[in-house]
Formats: sequence, structure tokens, C-alpha cells
Amino acid sequence: MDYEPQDVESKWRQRWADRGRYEADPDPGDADPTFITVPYPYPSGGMHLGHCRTYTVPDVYARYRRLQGDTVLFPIAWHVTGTPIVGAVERLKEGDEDQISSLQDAFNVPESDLQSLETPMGFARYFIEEADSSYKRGMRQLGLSIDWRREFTTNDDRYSKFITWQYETLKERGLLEKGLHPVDFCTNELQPVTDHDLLEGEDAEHQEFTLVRFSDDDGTIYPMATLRPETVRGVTNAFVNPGATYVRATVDGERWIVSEQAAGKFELQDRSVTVEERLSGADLVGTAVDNPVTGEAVTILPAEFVDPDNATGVVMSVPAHSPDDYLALEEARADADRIEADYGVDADAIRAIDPVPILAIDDYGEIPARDALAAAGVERTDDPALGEVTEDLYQAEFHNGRLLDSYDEFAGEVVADVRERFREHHRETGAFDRMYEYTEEVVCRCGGDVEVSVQDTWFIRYNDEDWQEKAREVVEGMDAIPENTRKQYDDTIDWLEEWPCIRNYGLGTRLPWDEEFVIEPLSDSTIYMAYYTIAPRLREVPVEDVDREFFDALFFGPEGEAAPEGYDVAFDDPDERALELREEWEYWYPVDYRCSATDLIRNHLTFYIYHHAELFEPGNWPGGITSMGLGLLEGEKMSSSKGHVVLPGKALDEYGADTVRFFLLNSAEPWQDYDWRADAVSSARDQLERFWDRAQDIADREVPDDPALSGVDRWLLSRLQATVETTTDALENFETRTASQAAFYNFEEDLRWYRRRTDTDRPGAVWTLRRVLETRLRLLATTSTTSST
RNA sequence: GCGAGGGUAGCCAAGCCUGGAAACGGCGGCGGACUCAAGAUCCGCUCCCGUAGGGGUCCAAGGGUUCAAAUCCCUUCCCUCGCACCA
Repeated sequence: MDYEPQDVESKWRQRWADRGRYEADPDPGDADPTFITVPYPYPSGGMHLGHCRTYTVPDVYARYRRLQGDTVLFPIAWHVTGTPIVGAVERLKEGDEDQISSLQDAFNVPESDLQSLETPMGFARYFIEEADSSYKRGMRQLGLSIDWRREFTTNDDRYSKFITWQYETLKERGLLEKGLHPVDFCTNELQPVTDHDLLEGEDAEHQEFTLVRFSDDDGTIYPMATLRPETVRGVTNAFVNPGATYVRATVDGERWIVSEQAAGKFELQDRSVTVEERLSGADLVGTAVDNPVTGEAVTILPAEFVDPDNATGVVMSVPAHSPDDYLALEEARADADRIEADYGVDADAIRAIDPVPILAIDDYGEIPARDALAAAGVERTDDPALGEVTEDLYQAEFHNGRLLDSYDEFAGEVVADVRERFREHHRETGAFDRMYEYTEEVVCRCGGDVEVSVQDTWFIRYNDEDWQEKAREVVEGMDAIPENTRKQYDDTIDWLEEWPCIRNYGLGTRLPWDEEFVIEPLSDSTIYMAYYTIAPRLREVPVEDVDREFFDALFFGPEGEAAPEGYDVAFDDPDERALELREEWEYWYPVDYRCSATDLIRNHLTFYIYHHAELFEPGNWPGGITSMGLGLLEGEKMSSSKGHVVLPGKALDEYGADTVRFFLLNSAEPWQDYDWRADAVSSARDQLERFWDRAQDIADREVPDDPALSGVDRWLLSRLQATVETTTDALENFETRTASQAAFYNFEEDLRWYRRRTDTDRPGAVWTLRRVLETRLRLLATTSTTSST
């Protein structure tokens, strides 16, 4: 029989499906089943090859555990929460070219289908199961051993009830809090927008400027925006753009002078702003303003380079440490007479301004900005090299600059260590304030200007100390694969602060007590593994009965005995149906292994740890997490927006599932990056074919009953046993590469040796080879599933 | 900048934890067998010099520890990923 993997594979897939081969139910005879999960896919587009290994690795483990006689549950579901799908549908309806070409070029969506994708859930459904590139199709073709009865989407009614229960419980536990948070806000559409909605500035970041509250004799505030608040003692003057429009406004009850644009931004950032008067920047020149930290007065000078659309449009000048300011000051001094003529500022006073150093740094003299400029040969503000000089000096000062004695308690410290404390200190004294700004211009797809707005939001308190402690316990007790990821979890726990857990729109579950908001995707996917265990039978319970009392009984037990300490369960009489489901949940839980990705450690996986730590008892905490690396295509990152992807269907048709699986698992260990290269894949296929031919040959032979074995036969059988051990140990630890290398390539070497040393037509050899084949097929059954079967 | 992971023969890649082989394996290349021929398959070679024994130089670079280092320590250079509200 020739090697025709597609035929064999489809035959076996059909048979597995017909018999419900992978539908797992609690088995009273197996008290310790295996439950394994993988992040549910997000169907905002089709499935591509990059996803294949993600699902194949847990499948291999699932198959391995089954071969070991375990009851194994490997389920899947669909994550549709949030804005990507909604946004994709909107863009599609608008006829957005990028969106259309991404779907057509990367996922081969036919024109006729595009038009039918009109609703978010319709869109999701299409990529879950209808499209040629749908996840379900790809997963089936890959031969994944999934229990399909348990699938759901995160937009389902009962799932929402589950999430509602989770968030009500967390709120009850005091782990949620309300606060203000900066968001992207379109000033044209008057609503928050996401990354996908942006025309320009997708890479822009929020920057937090410190506002130094300089004031004039009337008590009017001139908030000078800076990213380097520690330089406040080095301020020698201020700059405004004489050609720009400024306003005098009442801001939170005070009189402020800022650029016209800044006034609008403050309004978005939760301040009450009333513009009293518009004035020209030129009118401000010459005003003396007092430094709130030193009490010294400085003069406002004109500077064309000041951008009224960046921060407040009023900047302080620190010539000793800012190359820009240094050159601007030089130019102002040279130009002093003209400035006096135009603005009436005393020219001698301008010429008398000298840089004031505030920190000392090795390799530079007293005035680092001057030295940096001299070293780079930059002399004019319009020199393009100025930007780099500035950046280098900022870096150097940040990491190596030590504050001078005038900084009292902060003196002698390195800027990097002290900036934040210094800023907080002066916020408390009232000298400093803050505002948010972008690092670059941001424009909405609608053409509107996007600004940073500060809005009410709900946060999860991941920096709660007790909670952190519990999370660390989970990390300590679980398997981290590979082991070097363990430290990353601990680091993340230390580093996480409050996490905003809601969005203003999108699919998903509404925040129970504030229906205006939707719980965001990384927050509604933290304990859903538990939902798999109950999903099929929960469908039999009417939605209206699936409430808080129901889930309290289900997860916390008939007496509420499994509830977190101090939590009062919501029910009086536990719902019988909930208690039945509880048995199922308890049977499968905890999750033995979650197979996920390295880049999710810093958010999703750590959230997973946190929520389990809080809501469930230690016995139900995560057993282990395997973190996988990413996939490259011919040495480059896969990208569906650039069309740089291979669809599983194409690869599977071309090479067969066994080759695809074998390649994905054998070319690198799961946590290492792998590179899908067509030449390498096709050689893998050749190797499998060679194996198949040999196997056919051996299978066709008449095997003698009890032949005499020679030394070399025993040698081979002994090598076989060693291979069994290596492969088994490797699979136990998700080392799929080691496993397939041992069972396939390394043993092939032994066989080559064996063939050379003996007559393979001997009865003993025939018997041995048959024995070897049968064993190797079992070893390879997890990776190259169907041919082995 | 900070954190994590890497840099091994033309390419991919194992070994490094637990020092003691010119360094598993695959691809590619070369030669041979089979074949009318090609492909597939099988066998051998594939760092440099030498017909071979043998000699020389190697595991990013530079130091160090050691009888002995790809493996341990230090320094430097380079690459990838993460640095949050994005799934």
C-alpha cells in the first residue's frame, strides 16, 4: 500500500467522530483523570499555521495520557469578547481595503462570503466553523482529540452568567475598585477608540507629563510640562511660542495659562475648564513667573520650536541639561536686542541668563548639554543631529546622573532611582500636577483627532498584598514548563498593578452593577476552564435559573464550605442541579496542564493564577503551565494582515496531517520558536514515507512463532527498551522534540547498524523487526497519529 | 534602559545543568550501489592538511579557573521576545 496520508487520515477522523472517541465523561474507576486546556482561539480571522502547534502540543499530551490509560479531557471553546470582531465587521461594512485584503489574501474568503459577514457573531461563527480556513475545520483536519460537546463562545448567555458570578464575587471580596484611567478618545466621534480604530499613531504611547506649577504675581498658574521633573532646580527661563494662541482659563477653580489646544485636553482629562480669554503667545513673553520649588522668578522668552499642540504649550528651560534648551538660550542671548525691541524684555537680563546645573555625571563637565553638543559638533537648533544628542544625554543622565546638594534629601541619588519619589513628593506639596499626552500624533479612522482622555473605570487590584501572596503560593506549587518561566510569574506578580477590566463597548459580559461597561477579554478568560466541565449539562438548566446562588452552590459547595474565607454564600437551599454539576467540576478539576504561550505569562497566565488562587481551594489550583514559543514562516514572523501565512488546509492537503504534526513537534521543543520551511517539511514527509514503506514491508511478512534470537537481535531489543524510556520521559515533560527524535531518528540509526550486521530475513530478525515496529508505532502514535493507528 | 531567552561547522539543530570525542541528528553538497535514465532507496565522505596512520584549527569575541572547557567564572559585542490595559 502506498503512502497516501490524506486517505488514511480522513478515514480515521471519520471513525473517531462517529464513535465519539474523545468525548470524555467522569469515570468512577479513574479517580485521577487528566484535564488539559489551551487558550481558546479568537476568531477575528481564520486559522493559520501559526496556530497549529499551539493546539497540537496539548493534543500530543492528551494522547500520551490516554495511552497510559488515563481518562483525558481536552476541550475547546471560542473567545469573542471585546472589540476586534466588532471592529472588523464595522470596517468590512465601510469597505475598508486593509480589512478586505487581509480576509481575502490571508484567509481566501470569497467575495460572496464577505458580504454575508454582517454581524459580529455571524463573523465569529464564520471563522469558527464555516470558512475554509475556519478553526474547527483546521482542528479536525489536524486530528485533534477534542471533546466537541463542550464548546461554547464567550458571548453565550450562560457563560455571561458565569462571568457575572465571578465579578460579583470578586467585588464582594474587595478586589475591584473604581478609578480614573487614561484612554484613547476620538474628539470627533466623542467616544473611546481602540488600536484598530486608528488611522495614524497605532504605536503612540501615553506619556505622563509632570506639570510644574509656575505662577505669576497675580497667582495665575503657568503649568510647564516636562518629562524630567527632577530638573526643576535647573530652570533658567520659560518658553512660549509667540505665534501660537494661548488661553487664560479657569481650571478646577484656578486661573491657568495654557495653549488653546491644551485647554481642550484638560477638559478630557477630568478637569473642569472655562476659557476666559484668548491671547497670543507674544503677549506672554516677558512675564516673570515663580518656580514653585525654588521660589525664584524666571522670565518667559519667545521660542518658535514650542509646539502648542504638545502638552501645555508652555515649557521650562533647563539649558544645563537639555541640548535643545541650551541652543535656544544661546540663540535668545544672541538675539537679545531684537527680543527687547519686539517684546520689551530687557536685553541685558536675557544675556545674563546662565545655565544652572542640577546633577553631576561622569564623562561630562559642569554643563553636560554644552559638552554633548560640542562633542557632536551641533551648533544650531535646526541641526537634524540634535535629536540624537538630546536622547543620548537624557539616557546618560537618567542612568548615571547624581543630583547635587541643593536637592537635600534627594541629593547624591541617581535620577533613575529618585525621579518617581521626587515627583510624588512635589505632587504632595502642591508644586507639581500631571497630564497625559501621546508620543506622536494620533488620528482616528473617521479623521478625527484622538486625545488622551481620563475616564472612570473599574480595576482589578492585582497589587493587593494578600492576593499576591496567594498567587505566589500557586506558582510555587505548580509545574512551570520550562522551569525557567517560574521566575517570570513571580516577577509579574510583583510588577502588576491595578488592571482596568472593562471596556466601553464590544462583545461579552456587561459589568453586573454598571451595564454601560463590558468586561474586557483578558479579564473574562481567567477561570473559564472550569466552565468546560459543566458546559454541556448546564445547557439543560434554564438561563434564568443560572444565577449567583446557582454558581455559589456549584463552586462553593452545599454548605459553602469551599468558599473563600469570610465569604457568605448567596443561597439558602443549594440548587440540586448545581450540586450535580459540582460533582462533574470536582471530578475534572484542577486543570493538570494549561498549554499556552510565553508572551501570555505577563498577563493572561498570571491572571489565571490570581483568579484561581482567590476563588478556588488549593486542591483546585493550576497543576502546571506549559509555555510555548512562536512560529516563523520561512524565517519570518507570520502575519495575517500582511498575508504572510499558510493556511492549515493547504499544508494538510499537501503534506498530510502526520507530516504537519510531526514537523511541528519535532523541529523544536514546544517552548522554542520553530520555523516552517517548505523544504524542511517536505523532507519530513519523505522520511515518514520511508518509514511507512519499511513498515509495510515488515507488516507483510509472515512472523515466526518462537524463533531463536541472536545477540544482535537482543541488542536491538535492548536499544528499543532504552528508546521507550527516553520517549516516555520526554512526553511526560512535553518534550515533543526529544520524544520524536528518540523514537524516530535515533532509533533509525540503530536500525541501520542492525541491518548492516545481520541477515534480516532470518526468522529471529523478522520476529525482532516486527516487535520493534509495533513498539515504535506506539511511541509515535502521539505525534503521527493516524498512520500509527 | 530594565527583565527573559539566545549566538555551535554551508543551513537547521543537539550537547551546556552533572567539565574529559572535530562535537547527536536532519537538510544541503560530493562519491558509490541499484537503474536505459531520472526520481526514490541504500552505502560512504562532507572544518583544514595528509593516500592512511597522523597533524592542525574549532563551538560570537576576549580573558580566567582546571591536568582537561562548547560545557564553570568574568568582561565585551550581536540577535529575539516582553516592558501592560493589546488580544
